[in-house]
Amino acid sequence: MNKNGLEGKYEPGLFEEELYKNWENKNYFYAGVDYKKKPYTIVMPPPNITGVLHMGHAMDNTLQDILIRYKRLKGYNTLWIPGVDHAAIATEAKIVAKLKEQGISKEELGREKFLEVAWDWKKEYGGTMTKQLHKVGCSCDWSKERFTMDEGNNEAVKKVFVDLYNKGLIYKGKRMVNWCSSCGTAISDAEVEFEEEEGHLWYVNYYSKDKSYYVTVATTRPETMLGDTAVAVNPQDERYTDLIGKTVVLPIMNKEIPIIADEFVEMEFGTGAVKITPAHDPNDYEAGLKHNLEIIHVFGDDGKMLDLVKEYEGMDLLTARREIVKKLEELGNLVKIENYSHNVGHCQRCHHTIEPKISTQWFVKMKPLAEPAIKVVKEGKIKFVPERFSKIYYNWMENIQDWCISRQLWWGHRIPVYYCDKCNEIHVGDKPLKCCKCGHTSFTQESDTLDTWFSSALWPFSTLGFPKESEELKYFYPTNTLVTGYDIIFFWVARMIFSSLEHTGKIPFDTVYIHGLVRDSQGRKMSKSLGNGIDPLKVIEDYGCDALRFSLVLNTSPGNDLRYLPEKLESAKNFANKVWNASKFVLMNLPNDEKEILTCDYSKLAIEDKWILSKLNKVIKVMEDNMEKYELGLALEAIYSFIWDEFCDWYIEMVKPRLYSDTCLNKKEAMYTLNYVLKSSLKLLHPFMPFVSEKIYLNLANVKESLMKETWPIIDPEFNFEKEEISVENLKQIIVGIRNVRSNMNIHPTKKSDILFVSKDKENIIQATSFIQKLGFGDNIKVYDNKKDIPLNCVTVVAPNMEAYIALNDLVNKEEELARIEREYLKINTELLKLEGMINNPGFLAKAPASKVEETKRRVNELHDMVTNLLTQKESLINM
RNA sequence: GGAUGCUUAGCUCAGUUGGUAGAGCAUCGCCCUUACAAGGCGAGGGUCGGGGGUUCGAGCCCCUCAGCAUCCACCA
Repeated sequence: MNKNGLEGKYEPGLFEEELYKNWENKNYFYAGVDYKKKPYTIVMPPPNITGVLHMGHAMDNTLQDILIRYKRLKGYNTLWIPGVDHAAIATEAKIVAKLKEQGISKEELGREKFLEVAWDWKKEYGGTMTKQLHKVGCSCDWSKERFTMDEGNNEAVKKVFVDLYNKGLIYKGKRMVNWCSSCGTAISDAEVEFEEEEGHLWYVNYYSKDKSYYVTVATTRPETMLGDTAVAVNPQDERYTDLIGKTVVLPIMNKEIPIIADEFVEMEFGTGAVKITPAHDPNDYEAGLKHNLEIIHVFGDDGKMLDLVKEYEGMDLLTARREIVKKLEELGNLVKIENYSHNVGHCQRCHHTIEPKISTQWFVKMKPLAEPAIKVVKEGKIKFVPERFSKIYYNWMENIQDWCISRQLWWGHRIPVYYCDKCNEIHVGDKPLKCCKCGHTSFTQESDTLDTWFSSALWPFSTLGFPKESEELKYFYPTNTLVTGYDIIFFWVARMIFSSLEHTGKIPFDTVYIHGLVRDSQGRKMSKSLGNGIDPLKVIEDYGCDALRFSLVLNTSPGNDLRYLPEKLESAKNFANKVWNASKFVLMNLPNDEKEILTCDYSKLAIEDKWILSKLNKVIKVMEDNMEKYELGLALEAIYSFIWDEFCDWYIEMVKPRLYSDTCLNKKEAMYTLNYVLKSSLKLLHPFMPFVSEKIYLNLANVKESLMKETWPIIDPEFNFEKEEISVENLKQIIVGIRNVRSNMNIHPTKKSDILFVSKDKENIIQATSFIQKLGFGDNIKVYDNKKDIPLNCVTVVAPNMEAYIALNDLVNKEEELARIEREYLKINTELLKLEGMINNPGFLAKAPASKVEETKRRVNELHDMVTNLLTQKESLINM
């Protein structure tokens, strides 16, 4: 490889894979326990391997990778705990569907065989999927295979389950749960998504036995009426006072049910009378318990009608609804149908309608777990970034219901509970040898598995070895940062917090960094059904991983959603290209042996060198400050603008004359500075654009080791050159002014002109002659002490503490120049007037901080001089 | 019903102790200048959603109104 220069054009996709493999081979991603260094640990969200790789993964991985690379450069011993999760419900559904294609049901296959199939599938599909994650910028160590569902995590899950059970925090009971008949399992409250749906409100008359009175009930689910065991009214409702305690006949079923009074009934809604179906509605269930009503199931676990009425048996609910409405109409009970839109719950995984259903399930008592989890956030032991997300967390935690953790699935951690085959006694934990109650020796394990989030909640410590007291657990736990989208706070973040506190007595991490969601170009959530999802791998193919990462961070703020726009990728790629080309230029102009320019004579540094070195110090500071605050967008903006606007657009152009000159006395200092600034910039950029920065870095002379092994650039106090910085900024302003004038006057770049300065900053301007000539299209550069030596027919450009006169003799059009000066004058004078207003304001002088007053006064003087110069020039032009 | 966020240039968005409004893209000129046309140089474009208030000073703090978005809860 040619060590002295980058070959060819920048083309993403050609070198990323190789670099990644190199990092992996050298084991850069795994820190291991190193007591000498401070640890930094990040926990990665489970990537839901059953779906395709999506933008959410790209987002999570990018932000985590940026943080961890930054910390590595900062000298931390970093560990990234990867998430290989199982997405139990979706995985099972997928396997079942695959089996169905082959004409096999999972029951036919049997549990053991089913799990084998699932494992094979997971290894193949999930394995390839997770390995792709590095392409979206995931520099974590996938080789540590500790994180599989059944193996590594199993001991932890068992231990936790047993502990919770022994503390009385896990119980088995009959309760109203969210039932997904498509998945055939109960799901937790958090897994239900409500959507507004157009439906109907059916009004049905329930008559008394002798038809002397009736009540009209309104319902959105008429099919559940078969299981009605009462009608409820509000005790305050005068319309029904007389009827309370009487009975009506349930149509179709022809059985008498009581009219009861309960406060929960809203008089204003519908008719003020509600049918009570305790088996299939949470409120009705409560009412049923209170009033001792019978619980009658209308449909079964498969979502099909039971045999309450023979002709409806086995029907799905919607068909049954139609039939029952028809029947009610025939019987003359149906009064009217109204259109009505209401929220209907859907299964988060399969999107099937959720039916509330009474069922026996396992639950975790949440109140005792939630309290300490709220406390650690309130006390600031765990910090949400941005802070506002802690409110969402409190809101959920404070109103939390018991957590239904059992799932009627096979793919998952099987609940570690054994029932004695003889007396049905419950044994929690390992399979016992002998029943503690009756002495019997055969047992059946609970068939339910655990909610996928039950094991995910243990991630931060189970992956580090818990329940064993491993070295890693001792060193890396509690972890530091969790990065995830706000959509996952309830499912995972909250549950990790209370689980960690309960089982380890420690917080799982100290910072939860929440990011927004990536939306499509129209601001819609990316979803399968809309078909607007973007495949990050495709994006990487087109623009490169660096560009993808860049576009996910630049101009974004923590916690806010961002849009996927191809233009962003385009400009990100252009930036990578810019860095590439600038580096190519620098390498072309540096000696083959870096040792020649590793040091230089600081006293010979030119002002432009001092300027860029001083600017570099400032960028490092800005980046550090923002990285520490998780303001990645602002940090990236700083290095982006430094590289492109300062280094490429100005510094490189400024030093070109010195590099091309054979007689330049401080050429070495230019090379030193170029090399130093480029190297530092690559380090600063590396967390955000790891591939292009590494590729360039490895091409630098004398570089043998990866950027990943480098250290973050230091802020060198020797490079703080305040005065030179100001001088160069002023010169830049003059040069921009000159370009502006020339652009207005349509002067071709090949035409040069003399530039005459009037300034006290003589020494610096003389020093800068070479770049003023180049960038300002200058011929002779002269500096005068006062204006009297300046010819009249010059164009004026003003900056603080310096004014420049461009000798464009024949080209100057008096009228146009006057107009230009007027425009310039107006611009500067507007600011001047405003600032003068400030310093003439007694309130400002009295109350504003002294430094602010001082600064304003200084600026007023500068502007005043500039305005005066412009006016003088105007005068002389008029008199010309 | 409860909560949170958003409203800034044509578009997408930054703007962090309150101190002269920023970027990218788009637009309009000029330039193939030996790193880069995926570029360079220059320019135009904003009463920071409306209305009050606090302050010497408000895009930023407070109140209020409007529109949009999201989350939680309820909905017979």
